[in-house]
Amino acid sequence: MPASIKDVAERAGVSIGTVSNVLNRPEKVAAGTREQVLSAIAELGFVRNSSAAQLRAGTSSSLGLIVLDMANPFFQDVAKGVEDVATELGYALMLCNSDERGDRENRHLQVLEEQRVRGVLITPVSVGSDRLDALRRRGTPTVLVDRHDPRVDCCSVAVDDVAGGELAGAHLIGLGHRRIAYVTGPLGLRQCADRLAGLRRSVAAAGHDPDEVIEIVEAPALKARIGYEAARRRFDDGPPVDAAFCANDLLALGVLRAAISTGRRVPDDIALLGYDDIEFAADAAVPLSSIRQPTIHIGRTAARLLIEECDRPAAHAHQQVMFKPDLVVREST
Amino acid sequence: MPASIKDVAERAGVSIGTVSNVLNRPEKVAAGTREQVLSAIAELGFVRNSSAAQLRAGTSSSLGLIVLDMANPFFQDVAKGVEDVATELGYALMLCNSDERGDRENRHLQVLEEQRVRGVLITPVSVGSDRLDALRRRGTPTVLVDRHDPRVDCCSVAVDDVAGGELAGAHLIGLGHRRIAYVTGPLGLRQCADRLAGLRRSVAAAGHDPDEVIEIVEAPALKARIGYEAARRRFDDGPPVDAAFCANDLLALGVLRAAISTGRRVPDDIALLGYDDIEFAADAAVPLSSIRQPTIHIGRTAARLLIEECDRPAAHAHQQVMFKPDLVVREST
DNA sequence: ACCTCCGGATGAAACGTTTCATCAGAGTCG
DNA sequence: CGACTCTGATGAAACGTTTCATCCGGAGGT
Repeated sequence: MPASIKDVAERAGVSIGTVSNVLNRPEKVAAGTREQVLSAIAELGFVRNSSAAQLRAGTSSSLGLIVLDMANPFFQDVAKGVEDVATELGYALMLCNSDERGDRENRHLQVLEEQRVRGVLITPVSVGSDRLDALRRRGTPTVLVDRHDPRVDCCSVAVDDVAGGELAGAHLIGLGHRRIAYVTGPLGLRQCADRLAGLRRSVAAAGHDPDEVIEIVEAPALKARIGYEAARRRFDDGPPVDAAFCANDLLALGVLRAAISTGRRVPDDIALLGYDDIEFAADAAVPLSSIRQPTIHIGRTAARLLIEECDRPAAHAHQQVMFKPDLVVREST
Repeated sequence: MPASIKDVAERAGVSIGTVSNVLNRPEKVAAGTREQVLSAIAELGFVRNSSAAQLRAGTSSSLGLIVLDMANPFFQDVAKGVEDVATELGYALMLCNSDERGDRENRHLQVLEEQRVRGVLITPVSVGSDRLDALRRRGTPTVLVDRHDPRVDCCSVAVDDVAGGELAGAHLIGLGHRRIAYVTGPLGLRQCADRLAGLRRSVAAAGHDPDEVIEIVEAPALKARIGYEAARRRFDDGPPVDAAFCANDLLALGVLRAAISTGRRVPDDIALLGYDDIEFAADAAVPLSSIRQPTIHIGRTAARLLIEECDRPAAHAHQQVMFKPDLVVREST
């Protein structure tokens, strides 16, 4: 139904090859002819059918990005970074959300593969997915985001969570805190465990016994509500702590709410340190100190690595990039 | 390079037509043959090339969704609703983010059109975009999300902002507040203006003079930081107000921060009412009362309307659906 | 024994591009 | 004036599917 290149050719009185040239290498065609073709295109409202183009070309110029959770500010920023670089370098981006569910991840990989995307950026629900391996084996470049593949056969871009924990510990110890609660999600999550490891390391490095100083408060999820509830419970019984380091900002905001609603002053009665530096951290009731991850930068780097591998696979060597986080000090510490 | 349907056919010792049948109408092919073909597919790691399929079919089975801002929880929920319905009904979804920029919107529309998507859901940067009209004229069904087209020639799904303002006004007046600040973004935005109109209407309906009761505090954007700054300025000079109705939750959270940091108690010294009921509203330092929009429902409805129009264009009549928001009372009022 | 019917497999056409070898015509040069 | 070159246009092949008319062989009916 829609106008095809052939219609345009007829209308302009040229061959379809010429129309194709106008579309793809305008400089190769004489100015007069070009004008005619362009106006025919405009009159017919012609839009190139990219299915046909891709079919012929054998590959598309789009990338797929599969994230765990679009509601998570971390991934929003990563996506923004990827998008920037992709459009800048002439690639389209297909954004997919797996919602941490393996079945949805697989379905997305399936359609991306059917579309013959040029490459895939993904934070896999679990490292070592069959479908993902198969994709890579079939020759589609892949970059892991915020994850590492122990078998170094693809690029990955992540942030050093141990270093983040160290940063946090050094900051709190430096401020004189000696009773620190580590409010975390499930320690089964690598991020949570790594941040704890970093915290312990820096406490030890300062000459204190981590087991004395650190108290672990493990909550079932990384959400504000959960942080609030855990903190309320902890405030009710148990000896006081003078600082809390939270595995992410949402937990920290929950703890902040608990502190305010029980009449504690932040940071005088209890210092509060978050992780991620989400946009809202700066605008919390008490602006939150936090560990910032270079999120947009992660996205940009991942996209650049992927496109490099797509454009010149021969010259490409896989890299495992690891960024260092920063400490952002605000009023809560 | 990747295996094609022809390779599968050879391997299984059948014709390509049969392979296609196995893929698309498995019940039409004898069990034995089907098994052979399936195992050939598995052995070769064959993945159908959807470009070729689409080219032949003339149309794809995917929908496009273009939102203004993926960081906005409103659109995240809408997207979730759309995604649910789309996958449920066998459509793939291409998620695009215009970031409120017309050029990006146009580029996204361009690629969606080149991909021959079956239909488009969009919150346009501005109603009446040329490219969008052209798309519709060329026969691609379109549904407006959170917008209305005065020239009723497509479906739209929106929420009644005037009703939301009324709800807010009735609530605050009912609680006895007579000095209400309306903290808003630019009144040029329809949403902000509508909510004000509703507020005025309900104040008037309660027998009070809107100009007496309502004080407009217009801020340049709908962000927490901006809300904080506007509230601090307003607190410093000017007569006290006993309630603030904010055009969205982010502004309200900013006002909350200003209240807390100046020692005001919420809701005793000042009641606070937000709009949108974002997830974080319930977990703010003082859990925020808010006007809730049925966001997932909006997405689901919009997707259903679009797919209905795609599947049976003849039987389809355009509808302008308008949802009513709800009041959610928490501790801030 | 013949005809019909039917489940099931086949082969070719068509979808809209891109690419590439070829061709026509206009200069250029010896 | 004929042999070349250069610019720009042409036509056909190819990409991987889906679809549809056709074909084959065996079962059922007469």
